[in-house]
Amino acid sequence: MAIPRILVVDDDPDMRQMMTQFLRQNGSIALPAANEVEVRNHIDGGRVDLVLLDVMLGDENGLEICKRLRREQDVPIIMVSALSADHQRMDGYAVGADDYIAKPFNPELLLARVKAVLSRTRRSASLVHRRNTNTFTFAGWSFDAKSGEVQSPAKIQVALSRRETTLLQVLLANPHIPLTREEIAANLDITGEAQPQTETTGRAIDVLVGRLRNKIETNPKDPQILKTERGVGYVFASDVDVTET
Amino acid sequence: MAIPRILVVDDDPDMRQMMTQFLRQNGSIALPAANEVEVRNHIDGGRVDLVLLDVMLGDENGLEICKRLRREQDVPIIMVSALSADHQRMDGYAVGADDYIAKPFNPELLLARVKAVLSRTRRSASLVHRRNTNTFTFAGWSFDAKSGEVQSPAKIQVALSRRETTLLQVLLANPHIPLTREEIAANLDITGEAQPQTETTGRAIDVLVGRLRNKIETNPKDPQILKTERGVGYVFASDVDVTET
DNA sequence: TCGTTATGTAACAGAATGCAACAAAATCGA
DNA sequence: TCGATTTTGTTGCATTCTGTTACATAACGA
Repeated sequence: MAIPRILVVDDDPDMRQMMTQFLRQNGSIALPAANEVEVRNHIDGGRVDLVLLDVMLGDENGLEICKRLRREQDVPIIMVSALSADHQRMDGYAVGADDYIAKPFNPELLLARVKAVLSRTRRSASLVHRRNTNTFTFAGWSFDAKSGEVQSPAKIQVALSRRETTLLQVLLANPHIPLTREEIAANLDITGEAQPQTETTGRAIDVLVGRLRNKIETNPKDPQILKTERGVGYVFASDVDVTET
Repeated sequence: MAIPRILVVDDDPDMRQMMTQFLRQNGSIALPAANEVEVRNHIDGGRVDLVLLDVMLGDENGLEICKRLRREQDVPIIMVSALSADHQRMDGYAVGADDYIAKPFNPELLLARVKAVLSRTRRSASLVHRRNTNTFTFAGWSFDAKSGEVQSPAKIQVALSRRETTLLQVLLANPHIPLTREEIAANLDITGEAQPQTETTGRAIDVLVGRLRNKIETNPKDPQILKTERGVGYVFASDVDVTET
């Protein structure tokens, strides 16, 4: 891959300076930005392979920016924060960040995370115009992210409800890795604003998973695509490929 | 992908212990090895997704081992060393290592590197030949590590529970050699949560072994595949072949 | 042979999960 | 707007999974 272009978003000039310099010394093109406007200018203006986004941006909220970016663009994001508390970390993942790193951090660690995220997303990153590619295919099924419709291997259209559609999107965004019910729940609420941490209330996720299974599993009683990871949660496509076209 | 199987090669027992434990807590199957012979036994005996190889191995030379492994196998290797000097790092890459990490290292960093290398090679593995096919065969039985299903010599499908599947994976990873209950238990807890060191409390392993025997032994009362080593533990396939296709 | 220890295993208990039925909420249509 | 329809969360129960315990056997040493 070409030299990665990394957008460094932090309102503290010193920190910005330090990070951009370090990244440049390690073979990246670092683009500094102090606020959301500068972020947009860079992203709209040219290729950006990764965003390092500070959670605290003065009056703006990094999490919000992250959420918006995620909704509109498909650029990898690593959240950076002085707060290492777990709930912050969870918040980061909830809004769609690819990774999370706490300040102060070891430069080596930062580099490792950056490399990891870049190598993970390189495939999709290389598909430059992936903005329009909203059809996912897995195990003979296809899912049109725009219309929210699913086509079975037998080419039969299946309609998903809104909730089911969202769940499928979340799963497609995280194939192969087990997701806890909490993670799923957090990611399900992509509509409204920051939701008050979906509690461990009921069994909504379980039931929702069951409903989705009834529509996208050939044999819902013996799930092959959306499997249960007992004591953990659910895994999507643990042993089938997911492609995006 | 299935749970990654990581071979930890270090001649210092403490370091080995520390690393294997840490990796297990983070969702891997960790296989300890102290020297080249043990490395070969593991690699020849079963699937290994990644090798963490110490550069200094007492009288042996990690770099040499790395070079040989590279020539013969196609397994990803991360070199580990107390020497962080650049020329060492370069040497590591020169002999074909996929990455290099200096001791003492931050556990987080280790994990990041491991994940990065795994995710990097996972893709190519799927592109290239399916070298990591996950079907094991022994004594007429076959086990699909992905679906976790077992087929009897009479071609009858047998479903294993999660725990049984994991046990079988652990056994398949260490055929022919006796495993103590503690070793089995340690490798069984790959849930990802930090488990309070499985005590010698109950007889969970015994019961689990019994259950697995009921499913994969023609005559569970007279085990031929999963034998008891009185006073020690259990041996898998002590006198049958295990092949991987 | 006898007593001790290790192992096999049935029975039990607690937890996790699947799911049908119900109820509340949202959406739709006229 | 109002009732009908669809969607979505909750609840209770059945099922499955898994560790513990208790007791029966088997193996071992003296």
